Amino acid sequence: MARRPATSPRKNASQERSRATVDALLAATARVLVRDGYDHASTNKIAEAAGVSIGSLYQYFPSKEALVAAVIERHIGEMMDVVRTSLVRVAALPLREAARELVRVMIEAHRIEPKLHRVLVEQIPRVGNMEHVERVDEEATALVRAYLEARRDEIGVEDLDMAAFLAVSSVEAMTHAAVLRRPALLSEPRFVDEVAALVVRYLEGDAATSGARPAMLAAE
Amino acid sequence: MARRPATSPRKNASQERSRATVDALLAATARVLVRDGYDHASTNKIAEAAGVSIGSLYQYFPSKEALVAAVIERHIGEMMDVVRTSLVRVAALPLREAARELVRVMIEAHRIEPKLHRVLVEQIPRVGNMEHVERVDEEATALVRAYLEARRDEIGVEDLDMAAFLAVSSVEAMTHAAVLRRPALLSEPRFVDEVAALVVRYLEGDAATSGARPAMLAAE
Amino acid sequence: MARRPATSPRKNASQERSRATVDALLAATARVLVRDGYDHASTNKIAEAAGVSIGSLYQYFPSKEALVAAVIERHIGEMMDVVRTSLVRVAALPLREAARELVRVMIEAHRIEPKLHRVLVEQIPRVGNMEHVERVDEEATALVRAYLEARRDEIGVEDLDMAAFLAVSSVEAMTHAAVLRRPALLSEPRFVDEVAALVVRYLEGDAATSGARPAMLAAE
Amino acid sequence: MARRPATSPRKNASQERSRATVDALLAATARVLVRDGYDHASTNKIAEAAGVSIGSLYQYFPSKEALVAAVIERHIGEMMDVVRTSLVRVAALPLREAARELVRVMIEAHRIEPKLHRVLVEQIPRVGNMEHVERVDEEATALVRAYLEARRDEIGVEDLDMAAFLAVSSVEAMTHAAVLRRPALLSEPRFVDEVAALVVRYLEGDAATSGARPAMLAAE
DNA sequence: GATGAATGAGTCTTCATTCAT
DNA sequence: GATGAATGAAGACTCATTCAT
Repeated sequence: MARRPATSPRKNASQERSRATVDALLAATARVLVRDGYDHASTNKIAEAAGVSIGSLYQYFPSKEALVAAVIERHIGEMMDVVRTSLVRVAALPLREAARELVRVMIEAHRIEPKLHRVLVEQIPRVGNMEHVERVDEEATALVRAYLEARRDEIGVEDLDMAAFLAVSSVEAMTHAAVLRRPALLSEPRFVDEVAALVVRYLEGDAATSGARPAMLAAE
Repeated sequence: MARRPATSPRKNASQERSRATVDALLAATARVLVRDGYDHASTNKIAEAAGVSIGSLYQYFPSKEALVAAVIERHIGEMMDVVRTSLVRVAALPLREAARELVRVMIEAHRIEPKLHRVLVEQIPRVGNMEHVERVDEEATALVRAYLEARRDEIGVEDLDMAAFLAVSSVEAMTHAAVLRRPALLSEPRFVDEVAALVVRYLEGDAATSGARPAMLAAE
Repeated sequence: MARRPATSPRKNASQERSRATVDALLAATARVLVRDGYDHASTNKIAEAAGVSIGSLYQYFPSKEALVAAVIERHIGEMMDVVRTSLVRVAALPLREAARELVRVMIEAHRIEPKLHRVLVEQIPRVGNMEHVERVDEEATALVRAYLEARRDEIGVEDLDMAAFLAVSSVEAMTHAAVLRRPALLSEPRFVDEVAALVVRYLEGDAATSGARPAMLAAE
Repeated sequence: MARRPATSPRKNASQERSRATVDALLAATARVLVRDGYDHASTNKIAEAAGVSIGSLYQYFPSKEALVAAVIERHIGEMMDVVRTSLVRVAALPLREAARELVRVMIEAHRIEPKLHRVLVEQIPRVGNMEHVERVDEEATALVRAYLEARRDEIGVEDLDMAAFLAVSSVEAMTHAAVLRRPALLSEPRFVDEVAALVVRYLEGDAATSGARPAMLAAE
């Protein structure tokens, strides 16, 4: 047990060195991706930007794709953390408040390295596991669906799968569209209000626009 | 004008030949893009697929980008034609019917060469001028805004810019999400119903979720 | 028929240009192979030695291996021509004369670019189709077998397959060994005599050393 | 000497450990060479296969070549041991029996790690000093020549250098050809018979094919 | 002596583009 | 205008070897 306490730090030193190299590479990849775009982000440039030799890059990442995939994974992880945390926090709130919070968080999540986010969203399909982003959407959809189920009585849409899918898609998309086309909107509270209103009205439903539920139920 | 009637056809022949070459190139580009993806679609391959020499390709298109840009332009043009035509046709209809029609058309528009569409959407950002697509969205937004203005009294949202922006973004996005994540939905009429419902409920507004308009007006 | 006589030369010019490039590449490959050995013969070096761009090299040969394979093919073709021609010429001669001639030709065949030959023999296993050289041996074996069959009555070995195999292998090997270890021998007529003697004695056979044939037959 | 009896085992332990590391490296090299071929056998792979760090590998072998050379040396040593032992054992036997035994041993020698043998034979020229192999042949030739000299009266070939050279070359080559082209033959006793017959007939000589000796002598 | 992270020269290969014919 | 051979910059990736710990 007490036999080799001295080697442990040495091992750690080594591990830390590796860790530092990997971190430098991921950071450099993100930077180069933002600066040059995927197509012009060569492994040599990335290695140089990381202050690391090209050989070291390949010691840790078997290909350019793997490198980008790792950056994506990390970025998505960060976004999902934000979303997951928020959805948990929101679970007990009534629809209207929950919706506002969700939209707010969605926008907030898009504030994490927005330039990197944009590049990744645009280039992701090319990286083998293009399901990355879709996976986020699917997970978010599942979480929302669970929430809707718990609040079944407040929901005026019959098909909860559909409801969750459309809610997530549209919030995601409106946020995205705002990021791309109306960046100014992101800082206006009105924007949150409107997007939340859109979702809430849809989810609450009403007898007139949704033929899915019998009138008497919708009217109750 | 009457001077060389014999050359005119020849000139036409030449013009037609050029036109044919250009068409062949665009078609070949689309085909290769779908088959090989943007990264593996080389100009040499495209020229070969078009049955045209690489030299001729560069006679008509100064660069690979120009070629892809032309394909994008054409594809977007086709989609916009569909959308524009539909919005005109819809102009006189009441909100609920107009919305249904618009959604239907949006989905239909995504049925034009869906594989090419997907590749283009994925790669457009890399070709540089993705303003093309944004232009489409902006034009669509403007058209919708005009419609909303004409039907001002049916609309429960204060800010028509916002209303048009969110309506277009969300319909566009839900369609898109369905194309990517739930292709099966595209054939289900329910899908059109739901998306239309989402938009209509938002645009009609209601006293409870939108503080912008007095309750009685919203209820009318 | 007489329609486009003018284009023919142009096409030829183009074809000849290609042909010249290919020839230059093959010659350069042989030269570099001899000078640097397979491992240090890079495609860039070869292209440079051929006075051709690296791009052109890959226009005609999809890989380094293909290039080397072509050189091998060509070299083997030349050797086989010599051998085949000789074997045909020899077909009508009695064993002893035929053997002498065959040995002489074998040695002669090894005088075609001997340095290249050495490199190729040594490196060939690495080039996908390593059967190249073996194919030569197999063809030679088949030709010799046919000869032996025709001269069945002069042959004292029961199994003609075995006889042909051993005859070809040993002549080939002795020649090869001489090339590598006793180059001086190649110019001595004695060498031809001895090698021929070795083969002849074996093929003629004798009652004492070969148990394969009954004594009376061997004695006839 | 008696001073530190305790360190002696430690030193031995150290020496043994070195020895073990070297052995592990040689064994790993052989294994990787067989598994991956020379080109894909990297020093890193070998170190890993040996369960040794790459640093340690370079402690014992200054270069990849040195490593492979050591493997060759060892393999050739093993083969030579077999051959040497056999030739000694055979020294007192008459030609026919000696020849059979020699051929048998030659084939047996090729059964020592045949896959490694093949890789080495193919790659040795590239490792630079192929003198190793030539040395083997030269030593074998010298031993055979000594034998022939001792049995001068049984030999019908004038030039013993030539006789030894051709005998060794051809037996070596036929064995080799069989390994490469007719592996099945190696297990057939007939093969040994025939190869031995070939050598014996040559060495015994005869009046008709070798003008060197008078007919009556050859006939005795 | 051992370790293994780091190095970087050098390899093969692709592809947009040019230009002589 | 058409052709297609030629170009070469640039990219991804390997691996023998070094050296700080």
